[in-house]
Parts: sequence; structure tokens; C-alpha cells
Amino acid sequence: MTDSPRRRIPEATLSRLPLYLRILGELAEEGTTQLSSDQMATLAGVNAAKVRKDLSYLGSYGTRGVGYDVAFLTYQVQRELGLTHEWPIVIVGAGNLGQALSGYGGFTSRGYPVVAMFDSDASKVDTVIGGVRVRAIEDLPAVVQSMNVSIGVLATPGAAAQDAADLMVRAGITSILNFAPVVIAVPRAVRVRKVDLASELQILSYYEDRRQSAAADPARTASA
Amino acid sequence: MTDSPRRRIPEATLSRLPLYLRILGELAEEGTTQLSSDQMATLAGVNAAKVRKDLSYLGSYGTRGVGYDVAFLTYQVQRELGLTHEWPIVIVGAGNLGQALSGYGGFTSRGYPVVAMFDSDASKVDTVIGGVRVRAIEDLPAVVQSMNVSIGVLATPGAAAQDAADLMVRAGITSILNFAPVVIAVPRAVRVRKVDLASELQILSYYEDRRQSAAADPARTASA
DNA sequence: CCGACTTCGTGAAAACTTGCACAAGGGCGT
DNA sequence: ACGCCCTTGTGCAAGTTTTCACGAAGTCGG
Repeated sequence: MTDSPRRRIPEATLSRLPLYLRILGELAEEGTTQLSSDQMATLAGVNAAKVRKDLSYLGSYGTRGVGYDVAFLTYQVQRELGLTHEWPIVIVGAGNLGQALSGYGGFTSRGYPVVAMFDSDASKVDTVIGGVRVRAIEDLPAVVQSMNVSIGVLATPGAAAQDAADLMVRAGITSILNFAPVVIAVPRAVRVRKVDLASELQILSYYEDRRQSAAADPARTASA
Repeated sequence: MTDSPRRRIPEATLSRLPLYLRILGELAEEGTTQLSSDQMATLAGVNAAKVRKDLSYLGSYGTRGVGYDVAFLTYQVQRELGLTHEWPIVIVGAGNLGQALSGYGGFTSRGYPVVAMFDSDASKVDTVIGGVRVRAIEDLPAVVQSMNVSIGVLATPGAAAQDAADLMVRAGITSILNFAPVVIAVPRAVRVRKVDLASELQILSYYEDRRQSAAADPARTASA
């Protein structure tokens, strides 16, 4: 037992760990060294019992009567997320979105340095965006292999996304963060997460629409 | 009963409707007029029963033995999501991310025209990004009211996000799409959705890490 | 017009997630 | 050294989501 126990972490909990991690980082910066599940719950906008249950999947790292040590808990969450080392990433697609992601800085600062960008448009090749030089898409396999990259960000237009994804997979990428507005097909072993900017708006407008029809016709909500 | 019945749609289903909608759009473009729950399931990467159950919340719009009519189903999903009219949006924060979102085009093309951008940095004011002029943050309330905007996109740095959110709420915004890497506090009646680019990577690296330790130490997976 | 075939819609079971409530455990003041 | 107070960790119940399985309903060929 020289290593972590590694029980499987439920998906729902996993999706909240990055949030906890960021809150811990903010607390550390302002010099806080201790926090209770209650405080964390307030900061994260969730229920305190949920915080405790989430954290309990990592192990018993709290102290009863006191709370959690910020630095220690930070380490544990990072370890669980595989953040004990950096994960180099590549961005495929140097259009609007790719440029913004590269210039954004949030990836590099959180342990995901952008080591290369690729585009099929020759006029973009060799331009520098966010400190990263854009390369020809043909160079992808060589870079992935030499830098040992396993995570790729897909930021091409929808029409180019499947080809780009195929290329990434063939190059050896095993996790893809997909910003293109299409569902891409990949081998079972490759993991994909999709970020769809417009769909978030659609969910918001659903609620807006209900709110507005409720306001226009209060009878419905009253009777239902 | 001149109107839709409007049962409440489960959150989980709601989050998939935009995906179905986009698939329907792609099918329509390539001339497909009919599809089965099974085909939709394949295209969306989910289970067919889930597709049917999701769609059943909208009403009984399929035909047994045949499937769903693409155009009709598209209309029904759009209606449910409140997409029968356009929703003008404003973007607060004209940095990297705000610029990319504005230039992205995916918002406008899906019925969410970007009617204005705002930034507190005077040097950015009056520049034009993605066809939209950046305005002083002080103009926000006037624009929100005159254009009847209820949805705002928050794309400021983390440190500025809470102030910006407060301003949006005071101006009359009732739904916020938050790209800033902080949790913002808003009145109960305001709805917030959060998109966190880095946390998606963290979830991917969790799985990458497990994959790599499993490869390094096959005994663990075999015994567990 | 009928029977074979396809696909929907949905009840019921299973799996997962959330929230409550409280016993267990640890720190701190006296 | 003791007891009070606080907060964790967790069993359990409630709620939600997913999946299965099958009856209902429609099409199509002969």
C-alpha cells in the first residue's frame, strides 16, 4: 500500500473537484489555512453535506471539530486529479476560438501548458499566438510523440472537426476537449469532453422563456 | 388550450436538447427528413431509450414504425427551448475571451445576436470586434433597457467578475453565462450557468492519469 | 385486407445522486 | 485531566436519471 487507494470517484463528485480546487487556491492566496465544509459549501454554492461526501471519496483528510487544512486538501485533490505533474496540450485550429484559448492563459497557469498549435491554413502557419507558434497540421504526429502529449483541444470549425479528430487519434492523443459544434466519432479508448458554448445559452433561454410566459400569464403557474 | 402544455422538463433532458437540435439541423441541411430514435442515439452518442424518453417530454411527436419528422421535431425542440424568437445578448469583458466569443459567430447564428460588448478599459472602448463596437461599462444599463436584453455573457477576469455581475443584475439582466473563473453571487431570481474551461481539462487528466497508472501497474486493475 | 415488421411511448427496475441527521472523534479552555 | 463544543464522516431515505422490456400503433408488401 505504498500508493493511493484509488477508489473510483463518482462522475458527479469529479465534476465538482476542480471547483473546490480553485476555491482552495484562492483561500491559500489570501492566507487562509483552514476551512470547514460549511465555508466551502458557501463558497462553492452547494450543500455542506455534499462537500463532505465529495471529499470523503479522497480519504479522511478532515479534522473533526476543526475542518480541513487548505494546503493538505489542495494536495490531495490535485493528486486525485492527476495534477502532480504538468500535462502538455496541443490546440488544433487557430481560428478565433483557438487563438482565444491560447491567449487565455488559464490553461498554462493550471498545469496544462500549450506546447503547440496547429492549423491547416498555410497563411496562419508560423504566426505566433499567445506565445505559441502555429504549425502545419502535418507536424502534429511528430510533436505529439516528441513532447509526449496525450490531451488535445479541438477548436476547428465544425466541418473540419472529424478529420482533425482522426488525425489527433492517429497521432496518439487519447483525450480530446472538443469545442467544435459537432459530435465527433472516436475509438472507444479515446475520451472526449464537449464544450458547447451555444447550448449553454439555449438552456438559459429555456428558463428565460418560462419566466416571461409566467409573467405574461400568471394564471398558468397558479393553476398548475 | 391554445398554447403548449409545458410540463416541466428534467434538467438532464434539458441539457441534451441543444445537442439533438444541432443534429437535427445537420440532418436537415443534408436533406434528411426522417430519423429514428436509434439513429439519433448513434449520432448523439447516447442510448436510444434515453432519446425517446427525452423527446416524450415534449409530447408525442414520433410516428410508430417510422420515426420522427426532422422538420417538425426541430420546430418542437426550438419551441420548447424558447427559440421562437431571437434573444439579444451582451458580452461584458472585451479581453481575449470576450473577443473570441464575439468573433465566434456561433451565438448569432443560433439566435443569440451579440448586440453590444462592454469593457471598463477606456483604451478598448470604441474598438470594433466581430462587428460589434465595444462600449464603456457605464452604458450597460441603457443598452440593456433599450434593447430589452435579458441574457448577459460574463467574460471578465476573475477579479472583476463580481462587480460586473452586480452591474448586470442592476441593469436588469436575469440570466448570466459565466466564463470567469470564479463563483459569482447573485439574487435568487437570477439564473447563472458557469463554463469553466480549465476544469474540463482537469476531468480529462483525471482519466488520463488512471489510464497511465493502470498501464504502469496492471496488477491493480486486475485485482480490483 | 391482412399479417409481418418496425419503431414509438412508457411503466417499472436499477443505478446514481442528493440531503438529512447523528454518532464518532478531536481540540481547547479551565 | 476533563468535559464541552464543534465539525467530520456516513448510514439511510428521498429524489433523480438511466436503462430495460414490452405493449401499442403505424407502415408496407402481397
